[in-house]
Amino acid sequence: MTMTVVADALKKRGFRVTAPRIRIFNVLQKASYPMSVQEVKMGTKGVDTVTVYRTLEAFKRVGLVAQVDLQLGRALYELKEGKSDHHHIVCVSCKKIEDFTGCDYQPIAQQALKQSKGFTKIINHSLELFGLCTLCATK
Amino acid sequence: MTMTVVADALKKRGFRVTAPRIRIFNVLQKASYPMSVQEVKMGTKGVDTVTVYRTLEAFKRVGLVAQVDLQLGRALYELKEGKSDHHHIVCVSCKKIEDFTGCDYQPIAQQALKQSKGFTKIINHSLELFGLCTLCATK
DNA sequence: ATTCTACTTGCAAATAAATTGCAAGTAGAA
DNA sequence: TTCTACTTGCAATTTATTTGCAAGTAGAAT
Repeated sequence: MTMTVVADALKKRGFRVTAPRIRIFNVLQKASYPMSVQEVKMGTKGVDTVTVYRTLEAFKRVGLVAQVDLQLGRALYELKEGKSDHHHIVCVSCKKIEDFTGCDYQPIAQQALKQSKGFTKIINHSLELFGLCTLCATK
Repeated sequence: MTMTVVADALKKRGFRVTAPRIRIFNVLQKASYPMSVQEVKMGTKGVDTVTVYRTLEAFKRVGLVAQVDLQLGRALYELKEGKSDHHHIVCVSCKKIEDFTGCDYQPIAQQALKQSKGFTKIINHSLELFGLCTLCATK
């Protein structure tokens, strides 16, 4: 994902392109795993925590970022790469996180909409697996 | 799900069957949607908030309850009915929640395990859809 | 039924997460 | 360069969740 894409995505939705937002974007870009607000703040140093919250929320609305809930007591965030959407497996014991791909969610969404009385549009989805990593399983 | 199932599930794991736990179970049993800790507390009145937290955690460990994250800033909990597992569609605007069934997650889990280097066992999964309800979509 | 011990509970207090108000700063259109 | 609406940082709140501990109790053992 290029810087221009970010700037355009923001502007298109009426958001401004600012230094803190660019810095936060860069931190997310480097991450190999979804980050917490605190982690993002650490990575940017100088940007206030509140700004991180607000920026991640803005990125989320704009569709640049996905919120990930892994039952860790806090929300995590990661860039939505244009490519195939991936999801996570989390070890319920040591909290190790791994990615996996291959969620064909379109048919599920279609089926859900067909069943639904009150919804007509799906914007996004979350899918997470919880398990025991090989290490923790042997204990 | 019967009371006996609850008692057995708890005992089997070394948990005791107590009045607060039974009351909390009953509240969850009546609910038609996943409940927050506060809502459960409201429904039981007399049971301390901390006890609700600890009990829900225990139920979760025992496999009686599922934690549901709908990006609402707090965790929700609902009984895992023995029957087909269901998931939720949430309106990102008004937070309306609806259920849907038909998540065939086994093949996904299998595929994830096949890809994985560090995991060999999946315990459970979460799948939530986020969209706009018909009402909010027209605004 | 009584005893005993480990598991539970409630209360208070501490952490941590997320939100809100507001004055000062600034992106970007004019 | 100007001007205005969007942003930011700071302080203060609110809300969620966790921890410590003494008193209470389920359930196994007697």
